[in-house]
Parts: sequence; structure tokens; C-alpha cells
Amino acid sequence: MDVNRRFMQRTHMAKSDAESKKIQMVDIARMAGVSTSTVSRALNGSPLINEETRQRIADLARSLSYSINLSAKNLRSGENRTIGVVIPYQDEIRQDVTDPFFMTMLGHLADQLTKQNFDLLFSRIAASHIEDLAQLYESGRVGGLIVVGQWDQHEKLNDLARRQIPFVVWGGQLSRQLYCTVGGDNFNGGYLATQHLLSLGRRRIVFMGDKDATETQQRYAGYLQAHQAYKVAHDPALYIPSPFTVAEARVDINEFLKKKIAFDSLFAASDLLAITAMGAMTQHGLRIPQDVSVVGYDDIGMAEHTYPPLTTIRQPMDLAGQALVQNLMRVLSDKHADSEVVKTDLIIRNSTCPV
Amino acid sequence: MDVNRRFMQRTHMAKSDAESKKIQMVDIARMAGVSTSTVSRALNGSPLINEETRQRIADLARSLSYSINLSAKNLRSGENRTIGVVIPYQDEIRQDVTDPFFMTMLGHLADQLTKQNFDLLFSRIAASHIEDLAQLYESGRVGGLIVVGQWDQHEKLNDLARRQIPFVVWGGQLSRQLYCTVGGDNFNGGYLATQHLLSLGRRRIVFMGDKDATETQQRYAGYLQAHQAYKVAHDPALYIPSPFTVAEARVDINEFLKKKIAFDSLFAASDLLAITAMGAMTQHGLRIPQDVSVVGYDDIGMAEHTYPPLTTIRQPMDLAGQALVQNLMRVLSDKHADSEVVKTDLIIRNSTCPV
DNA sequence: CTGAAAGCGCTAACAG
DNA sequence: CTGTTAGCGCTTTCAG
Repeated sequence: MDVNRRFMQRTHMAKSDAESKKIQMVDIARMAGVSTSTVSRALNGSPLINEETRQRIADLARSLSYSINLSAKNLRSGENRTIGVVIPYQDEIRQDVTDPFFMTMLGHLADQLTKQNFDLLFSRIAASHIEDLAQLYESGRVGGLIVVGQWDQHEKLNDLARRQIPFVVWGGQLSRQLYCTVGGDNFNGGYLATQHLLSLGRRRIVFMGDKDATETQQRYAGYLQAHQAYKVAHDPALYIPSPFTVAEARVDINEFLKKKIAFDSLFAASDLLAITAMGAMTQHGLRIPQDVSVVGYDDIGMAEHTYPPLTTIRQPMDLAGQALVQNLMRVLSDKHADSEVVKTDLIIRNSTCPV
Repeated sequence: MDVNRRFMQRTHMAKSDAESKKIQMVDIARMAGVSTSTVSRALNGSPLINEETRQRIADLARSLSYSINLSAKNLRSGENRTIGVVIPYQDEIRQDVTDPFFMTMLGHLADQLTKQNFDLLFSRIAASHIEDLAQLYESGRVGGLIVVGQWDQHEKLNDLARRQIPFVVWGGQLSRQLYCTVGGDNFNGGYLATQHLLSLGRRRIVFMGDKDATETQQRYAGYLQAHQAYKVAHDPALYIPSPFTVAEARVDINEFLKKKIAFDSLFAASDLLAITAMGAMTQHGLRIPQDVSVVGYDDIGMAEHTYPPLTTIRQPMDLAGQALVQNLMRVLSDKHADSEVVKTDLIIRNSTCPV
């Protein structure tokens, strides 16, 4: 006993006690009086194994709270049930992720992946270095990738697709696209929001958002289209080129307000932007919705609880997460995955009600 | 050539081309005319290797965009540079994660871990099944864990510590605690917020939050203490037992308002709650801060941009993330890690200004 | 249905 | 400084 204990110490096998030597497959095999092959098959639900044997091994494993060593499993089987989820950030401005939108998406992805027995490796990467995510795959770190937000990296994403990296992205469909996307119908979202404002009689609608980002671009296109449909001339001055981040947005809004350009409504590319704008405008004495109607985008949880409650465009995030995971599974099994668009709905609340 | 191609197809070695056979260490070794050991050492920065050789191998590896196979590395070396970050959710209510607070924390953790060359495995787990996270460690999936939020699971966390699982938690220090925590000074935060309201002349301060959660409990204790210090009697009726989630919070606030209990201020356990409360109260015709002063907690990005801008308690999240990672590193190397408290600051904005 | 044997790709003694 | 050798813990033919 004493000898054994000393041996343990010398070899760093245990922190304090022989018990903490991690139990492994061969231990189970020995205790069950079978070979490791049998244990392996039993634990993996192979149909080759006698039901009674499987049960016995499973029980044993559970009672010892045995967990299979994933490195060994992955190495040997060549599989990898870890998916990398990448939320690119715009360089310098790492804060965007604070947007509840991303968090919600992340949550849904985690749920979906867990349901399919995958793990989620979370990784931030500069949008401009998005090619770096190839390494995550090539090191065997992950078996596939989900990129949340395509920003302006269409070409680089195409490159990754050419390199056979299995991934899908949350974003819009673009021309000559070699990868699979799932995204909201940004054009329609922009159209719906703008149409709503126009139908309320608003004519001078400020658009707020970063037109370099693909998603926003498409929302803007919908905004323009709605103007055209209503035969309302659009004034390019009604634009606040704000990124997705709140801190600078505030500055941008204030600058816009200083210009004293007449406007009667505002459509922001995210709820966070919209709420920030409402704050700034209220502070400047503008009343919402009487003086300015405001529409946001995303329908984050809080949108319903601001004052006034925010009219916004909702995308079904749960379905989106599900679609992303499903499509990635197709890509992983070398099947073709069609890009998908999830529907967008206009949620009308008091920030646009007349009166 | 043709034969080769066929072989590839039969064996699933490649999707379309021989080139996509993943390059590995032995290939580099062959091309460099050295052994794999040398390549391994060179790539791992072993001091045993001739600088010139190292350079040559590094260049070769980069030019082939070689990525080391992590499963093999982990299996062989027994190390694991992946850290599991767990954000427990209260059962049924998976939405809490939407709170920007968690996202900010996650972002900082990702940054810190990346800096130390660790990967981040993101995992949601029901707070009530927090013992499940042992499996992440025992399967070799992660080398250590960071739990964000201790909720009411103190005893289970103690159990995990007894099982020698290496982890640290974001949360408060409790008695007979076997694990390391990093947390805000919740007591002080509660005290500061309440003191501020009292010093403004407010006397009937509603506390809003879920007293079952450890963090909130301590904030409440600070709230009580401040009352005592100011010799102000505290009315237990001034309490809205709201969880961290926004949707139900709204209901709870409305119910509270219906009771017509007199109050002149509100201290919420999170900014999200505070903002929701401001929305509800404004809708009921209460003016902020004239009729009701409001203080939140966390100082999320948007707090500054609501109307009125929200007075709140800020915790230095970057330092917090750093401390969590640093302490985990200590735990991993079997050193003792003291629990830590990061400072809290009162940020005064208009939601509490008199006038 | 089960076992024996051969590695997955890498690292780390040990021996030059 | 570099190569040889022996596995890490598991899966998977191939034989019974």
C-alpha cells in the first residue's frame, strides 16, 4: 500500500490519491470481463452487441461515471463533433458582440447543436482576417463552422469555400456565392419597415446603419424600393452612417441632429441603434412618436419594454439557428445545401403609432 | 493518375482531388529532410532546436498552411488548452443569456483566453444540473472550466471542487467555499446605489430582483445596510421579486404598480430590469427622475443611451474576465487561488438627478 | 456476437 | 542538436 502510494506520487499519477487516476475503457473492460472492443461497441450503440451485454456495460460505465476520452476518439475515428461558431468583429470595435442579437443567436445555436450532440467552440475573429478560421478546421479543432455575420467579407468567404472548409454563414445571399447562407429577408425587412412609415404619412425617413455591411445594404435597398413604390422622392441627406455599435452611434445621431435637417421618422438597422436614437432624440426634446416615428430591427427582448415600446422587424431566431445547424449538417455530409431565407415580420408598437 | 484518382474516391480520402488529403507532420518532416520529432520540437518552440532549422521548418509549415492535429497532440501530451465557459440558465427560462452582461463577460473571457492561447468551449447548462459540467472535464473535452453565475448552486459547486474538477466561478464569496470565485462587490454595490438614493432624499426605495440568486441577495443586504446607516426604516413591501428576465419582469412591475404602494425610487438588480421598469413606469405616467429615481446594475452599453440615461453600478468587466482566467490558470497548475472581488463604482446619470 | 491486433497523428524519453 | 522508439486511449477491420 505504502509502496503503491509512493509510486503514485513519483509518477504524478494522482493529486492525492490513487482514486483520482482517471478511469478508462480498459478498466471497464477488465471489470466487465470483456475486451475493450466490446466496451467500445457497447458504448457506441453498435448493433453487433448483445442487448444484455450492452446494458451491463452501460450500467458499469455509468456507476463509475466514466467519460470517454474525446481526443482519442476523434483521433482514431477521424470524426469531430465540435462546431466552431464565429462572431466576427469589426476591427478595433470588439464590442459589437454586446448586441443581444448575437447572444440570442449564439444561444439558439448552442441549443440546436447540443440537441444534435455537438459541442460549440466559440471564437471571435476580426472580420478582416476571416480567413483565419480555416485554421480552426485544418487543425482538426472543429468539424465545421458557423459564421454569424458576413459583413463585407464575401470574397474571402468564397475563398474558404473553394478550400473545402465546411461552413455556413448567417447573412444575405449574394451573387456568385460558393457557400451556404441562412439569413433574414433583409430587403423585405427594409421594405416593410419603410412601407409602414410611409403608410403612416411619414415622408422624410432617416436611415441609420452601416451600408458597408451586406445585411444593412439590403435593408437599405428595401427602404429605397418602398419609397419608389409610394412614389416618394428619397433624400440622400437622410442617412446616418452608423455602425452597429452604440457608443459611436450616439455621437453620430447628435451630429445629425445638429444639422437641423428636417425629418419625421427614423429606420435603424438594429434595435440597439433605434433605442439609442430614441434616447438622443428625446433628450433633444423630440417626442416619439408624435414628432418622430422610429422603427428598429431584430426585436430584441427589450424592444417591447422601452418607452415607447419599439416598432421593429422580427426574425425568427430559433428557426434561423435551426436552419443554420441543419444546413451545416448537410454540408458536412457532402450534400448540397441551398441558401435559405427566414421570413421577417413587422411588429408594430407605440414608437410608430400616430397620436 | 486515373488509378490514383479512383483510389481516392474509393477510400473517401478526398472530395475531389488528391490535394485535399490533409498534410501532416510526417509530410513536413519528409520535405524538410528531418524526423518528425524535429518538426514537433521546432513547431513547439523547443530550445533544443537549432534556430536555423526551426526557421526553415516554420516557413515550410506556414507555406503549406499546416495545422497541427490537436486531438493527437492532446491525446499524447495529456494537456488540453480548451476551457469550458458555462453560463447556467435557470430551468425553463433559457432566455437570461440575452442579458448583455453575460455577452460582455463572454467576450472578455474569449479575449483573455485567446491571448493565452486557449480555446473557449461554450456550454449552456441548467443551473439545477450544474454537476453535469464535470463530464466536460472528465471526458477530456476541456482542461478547466469557468462558470459564469453561481445562482443558488453553492453546494453543488462545492461537490465539484471536492471531485477535483478545476474551475473558477463568477460570483460571490460564501462561507465554507471550496472553490475560487471572482465577483463584483455586490454588497458594496447595493450599498452605494441605496446610499445614493437616500442622499438624494429618497426614502421609499423599491428593490427589484431575484433574492434566490446569491449575487442579488448580497446586493439586497447592501441595500438594507444603507437604510440602517441612514437610520431609515425599511418597508419589506417595497420589493419586486423579479428574476433576471425581462418578459416576466414587466408583468411583475405592473402588478406592483397596481398595488398603489407609495414609492419614490427603485433599485434594480440589473440594467435590463431597470430599463424595463423605466418603460413601465413612464407608461403609467410616472416621470423619471422627478417622481421616481431609478438605479440599475451592470452598466451595460446601452445604459448611457436610454432616456433618461441610467444611473447604475459598474463593474470592470475586462478586469473581471482577466481575473477569472488568471485564477483558473493557478488552479490548473495546482496552486492556490484566492477568491477575488473586483471593485464597483456608482455611475451617476440622469435617472436619479433631482429636478 | 466477441476478441486480437493494428494503428489515428503526435510527443517525449532515451540514446546518440 | 537530432533521430529512434514507444505509446496516449480509442475504433475498426479481420478472424474466429
